[in-house]
Amino acid sequence: MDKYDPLKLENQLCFPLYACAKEIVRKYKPFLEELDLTYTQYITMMVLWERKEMNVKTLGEWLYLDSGTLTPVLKKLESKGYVTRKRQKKDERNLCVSITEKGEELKNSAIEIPGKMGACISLSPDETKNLYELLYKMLRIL
Amino acid sequence: MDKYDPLKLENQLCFPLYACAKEIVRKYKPFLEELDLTYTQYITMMVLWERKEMNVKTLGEWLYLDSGTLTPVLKKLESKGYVTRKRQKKDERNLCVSITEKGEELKNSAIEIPGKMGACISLSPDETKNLYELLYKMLRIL
DNA sequence: TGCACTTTTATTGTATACAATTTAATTTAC
DNA sequence: GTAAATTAAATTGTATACAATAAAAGTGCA
Repeated sequence: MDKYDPLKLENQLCFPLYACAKEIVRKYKPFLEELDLTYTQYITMMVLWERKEMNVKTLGEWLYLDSGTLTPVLKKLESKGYVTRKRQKKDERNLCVSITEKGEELKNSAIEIPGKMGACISLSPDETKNLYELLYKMLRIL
Repeated sequence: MDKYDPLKLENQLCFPLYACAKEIVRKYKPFLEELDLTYTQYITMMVLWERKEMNVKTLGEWLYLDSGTLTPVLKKLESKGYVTRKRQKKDERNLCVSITEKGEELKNSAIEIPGKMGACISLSPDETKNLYELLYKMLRIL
């Protein structure tokens, strides 16, 4: 009868995406625990390792997160001494998040994480590239 | 200098996966709101539309969720009248979750969602198949 | 039988996520 | 030049997620 039922979990594209994302974040956990970072804190630091300084709105655009999520994450990172939070002189509405010296140093401890994670995922380079491009294509559409 | 920095967000496979999953769930939201379901409630119902009855542990294995997440979701679905929760006679440790008549009827309202979502995602059939298979390959590894 | 061990679910505590609202600062319209 | 509109961040409320623990039920073996 219903040989193909669109409402079966296994016929959904969304579900493996959702499950995969969760499982990968879970895989990161032991590596990130060594740095006392959560995944959200980690990707926030990744942006700051690259850009040094950014307001909350732009950070949110990079990370696909809003201020409701970022505000507590940034306060946490500030309390750990990895970032500073200051209102911009030119426009006090903007909160400028800057990486500290201690935040920069954290990068040295994080540098091995991508390699370790790559070993966990173990897709071929072609498959990885393929997946990467499909995901970014989808992100552009969404 | 650092032409290729593994700690750049854009060089990570994990990040587009994480972002894509979130954005897709967000895309579902307006469709699911019409049914007064959250995404987690929706995928739970999808399993029950297919299997009618399942204990929490097996449900968790299908959905990659644990009892800490499922218990409140199932209580909510029970309060809406879509499922019942009963201890199994044979082994009282197991909680048997069963779909109700009202739960079955909900499927008629949900039937159009996958098509609407497919229109939002708009990858080609080949790309969709490709992505689907890469994600399931990865899930098997993880 | 009885007691250690395992299994299943529920609870607790922490950290996201995000919609909706609020607050404060800035810009636009007129 | 000021009121209205817009913008950025923070706050509030709801719903996940998940680790760790607790509680209850079942199993196995001396």
